[in-house]
Amino acid sequence: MAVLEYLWSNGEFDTKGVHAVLGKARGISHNTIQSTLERLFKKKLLTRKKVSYAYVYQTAVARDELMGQMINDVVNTISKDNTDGMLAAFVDIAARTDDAHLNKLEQLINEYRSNQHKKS
Amino acid sequence: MAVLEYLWSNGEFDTKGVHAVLGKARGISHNTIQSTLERLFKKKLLTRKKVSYAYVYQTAVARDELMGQMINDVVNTISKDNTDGMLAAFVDIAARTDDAHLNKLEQLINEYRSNQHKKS
DNA sequence: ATACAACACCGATTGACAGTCGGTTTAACT
DNA sequence: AGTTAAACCGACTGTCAATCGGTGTTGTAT
Repeated sequence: MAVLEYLWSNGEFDTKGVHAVLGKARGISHNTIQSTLERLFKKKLLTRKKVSYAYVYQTAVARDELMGQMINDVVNTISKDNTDGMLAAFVDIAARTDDAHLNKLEQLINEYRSNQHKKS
Repeated sequence: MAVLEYLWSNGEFDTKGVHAVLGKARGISHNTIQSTLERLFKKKLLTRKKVSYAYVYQTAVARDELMGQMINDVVNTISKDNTDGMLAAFVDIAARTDDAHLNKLEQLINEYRSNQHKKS
């Protein structure tokens, strides 16, 4: 998460660049950062390109996109084929933090519809 | 998940009762079911009471509640205080399976508001 | 009172996976 | 050709779910 966070906020970096900030901050070896980057790459969460002979990494999914995937996973493991419950839970969760969120949610629904309209 | 699913759908049961259905179905020992129940209990996902000298287990959180917790965890680990992204993900997920879900979602929002109104 | 059956409880093992690192190979620059 | 920076591979630890066996405990029937 720290690595992703960093790349989301600061754009693309190579191992050395990430290590210089995150690694040193927590006293971690260069290799550790490197294998973390590689594993995130294997998971398709990062993209990379060779620049000279070092890889430069970049996020492959936006923060919100990843959040969407993860929420989707949760929904699938816990209430697959119970979409009504899922929707109800969404409303609950939205309302729990702040009732104004319901308005926001409604607004997003409408925005989504408009975009669909434009697309077709 | 199978255990939780079963208890959510069928109410309270003791180890034997759960094993009779889930355990036998997948050829699993009584002990396996028992330690699963116990672990879920330790995680506060189940409640239990002694009936005669066996425990009878019961879900401690509703399905939707658990989903809420888990989604909340996701949101917190990935971008605490970015509820907007969360709401957007909700809309995406709802719409992904079936566009009619957006209507349903809107309807649920309104129902929720009515209930709030009655409560106060 | 004792033996048996049903149960809880306590490890133990396996398989994943994240975090961490060291060692080895590869490739560039001087 | 040698030095250095990087990738790559394998390994270890800690955690956690899934699974099981063994042992102790407690009603109950004899």
